[in-house]
Amino acid sequence: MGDNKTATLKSIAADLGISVSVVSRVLSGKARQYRISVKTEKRVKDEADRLGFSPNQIASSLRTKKTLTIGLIIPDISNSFFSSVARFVEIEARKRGYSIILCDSQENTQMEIESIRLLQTRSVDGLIISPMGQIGDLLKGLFDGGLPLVLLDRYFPDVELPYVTSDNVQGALEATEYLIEKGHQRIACIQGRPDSSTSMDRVAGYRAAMEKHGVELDETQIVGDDFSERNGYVETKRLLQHQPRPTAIFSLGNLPSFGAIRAIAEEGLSIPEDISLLSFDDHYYSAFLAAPLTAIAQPKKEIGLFAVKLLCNQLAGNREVEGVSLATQLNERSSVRVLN
Amino acid sequence: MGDNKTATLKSIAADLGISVSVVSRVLSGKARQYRISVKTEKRVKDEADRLGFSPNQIASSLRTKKTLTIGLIIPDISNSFFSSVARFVEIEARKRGYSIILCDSQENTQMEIESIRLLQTRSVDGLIISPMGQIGDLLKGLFDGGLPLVLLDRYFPDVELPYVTSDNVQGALEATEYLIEKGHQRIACIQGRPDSSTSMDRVAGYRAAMEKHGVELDETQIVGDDFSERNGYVETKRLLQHQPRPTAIFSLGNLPSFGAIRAIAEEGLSIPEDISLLSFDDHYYSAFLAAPLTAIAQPKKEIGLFAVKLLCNQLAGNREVEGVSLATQLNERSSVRVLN
DNA sequence: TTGTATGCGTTATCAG
DNA sequence: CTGATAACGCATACAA
Repeated sequence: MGDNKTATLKSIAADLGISVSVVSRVLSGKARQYRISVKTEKRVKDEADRLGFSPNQIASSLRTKKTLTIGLIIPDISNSFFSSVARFVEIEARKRGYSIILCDSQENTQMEIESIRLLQTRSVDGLIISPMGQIGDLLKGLFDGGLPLVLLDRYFPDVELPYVTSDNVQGALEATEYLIEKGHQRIACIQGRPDSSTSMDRVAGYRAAMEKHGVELDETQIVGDDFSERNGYVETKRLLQHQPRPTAIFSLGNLPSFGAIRAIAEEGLSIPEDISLLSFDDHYYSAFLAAPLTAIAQPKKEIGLFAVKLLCNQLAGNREVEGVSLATQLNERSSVRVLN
Repeated sequence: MGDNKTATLKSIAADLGISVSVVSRVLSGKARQYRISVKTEKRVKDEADRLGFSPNQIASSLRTKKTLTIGLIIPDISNSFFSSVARFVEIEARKRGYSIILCDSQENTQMEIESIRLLQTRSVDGLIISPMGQIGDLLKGLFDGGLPLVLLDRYFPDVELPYVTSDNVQGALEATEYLIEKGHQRIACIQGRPDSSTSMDRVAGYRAAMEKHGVELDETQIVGDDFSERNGYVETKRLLQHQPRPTAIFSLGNLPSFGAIRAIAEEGLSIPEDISLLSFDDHYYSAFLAAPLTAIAQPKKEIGLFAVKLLCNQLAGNREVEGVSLATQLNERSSVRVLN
């Protein structure tokens, strides 16, 4: 109902016996600017309404070279951290007139690169990407070539590109200090991909806290290589087999934390009686777990909003490279035991 | 590096001193069809590679009226059910050559309608939508107007439109039967939006099981009106205040289940000792909760894949309306107590 | 205040 | 086997 053959500027112009340019001007809100007569303006608008006219964004894009579209590349959209961030990215982007083309890179560098190509083919105006692989140079090339871009969650220490992340160093430092204050000394750390800034910075925070408080750091207690549940499980199993056991585990991602919980349960141990656990990245449901999980919460909403904001700055012509780290928050629950 | 001015068919044609048509044919894989000489074909391809040519999808879309784009409208992408489904939608769509434009309708009918308009403006080839509001007629109009469409998770009983959901009736029936088998008779049911097929069908399954087993159904035990955590919380509180209490609660969504857990804990009661809980919609972390949650798992992956499949059927010209309900699975854990 | 003409990059028709 | 040429729907420089 409404559009039989889909109205176009041309068809409206024909109906009204006027030129396309006038119709175009009115319907793209430039009536004032071109001093179109109020009467014509009204005629055009009425006719457009009557036909349920909706401008063809494709045609407009071809002409203006702007698609009002942002590419969003995420390693795993079903991961609650990313889906929350993505939500706010979408909401904020739409508020600013942009649509999101979503690509799930499936934690796979190849897919990631293909996604970038795909989005280029689709002429996105800008790109927000949470990179998995070592594609800093590729991205830098695109950025320098004029593609507005912002990294999400991860960045490349040796490549200057706009990014927005949690303050991973500070967050991990606070987490570790918290454990130390509770009397823990043998604190194991299950890291994620060692080549990701996310993991590196969190480990750095962990190290900094240990050093700051003069706690001896046993390098064999920094384990793992991946943000998966499996990694958390395997490494926790291993940690539990060596005596003396750590009294606390600091797990650097929500998935590894689950792996740790599973492993600890399987060994017949309890949190926090037998071993304490603290997780980087908090969840809605952390509070409901068998051992309500003390965790570092990331500012997902702010991360999403900021990513869009930084991108829009670039879209507006501002080419200065800006990186942002947003403050985390320690949510204390009861997975950490107070020693002595 | 690579593309200075971005190569086009025209520029390649000029470089090679041949016509755009030939270049177009070669680069869109129609060399054979048009019997282009192998030599020219090679020249064109080499030049395209050299310039890092990538076809302008926008221009192509304008000409062909196909954008190779699917609109995906979701009430809340940060909800784990939807983010999982969305993931598989994206993966499957991409496999078939389509990109996803994501809209989060924020559980808001107005936003939902705006999203539809927006996606039309963007000329998506088809639409996958999990509708919140009563927009069956609107969607039916679009569908009849030729827009390929599939409903996700919810459908409209009185409007014939393709859809894919879990088998909510059967799933709820099994869940309720499970509770009955465990000796429960006073089983409360916390529903979602009463105007959603999702909630209605689950309630229908609940009723069917009660009737089938001759268990008296107290209508005051069917409560709630929303899939939110808050609703689960409020209604559980209320349920717990009236004596005799239900011995079990069947919560029809993952968020209400959390609300129920919170309310039960607040009342100083335990699951399943004091009251049993069974949730429709399962989670990765259900197993780790204080009371590992017995739940009906939905086939998220299959739902996503099927939605894309149904849409692509339509895209391929098949206009028959097909609805699909996919089997759920009861994951038994330990939130349901065996009575006597 | 309005109209004309051109082009964005492709595809497709029609003619060699 | 190849090449003109028109058209998709819109935006805009230039005229009037």
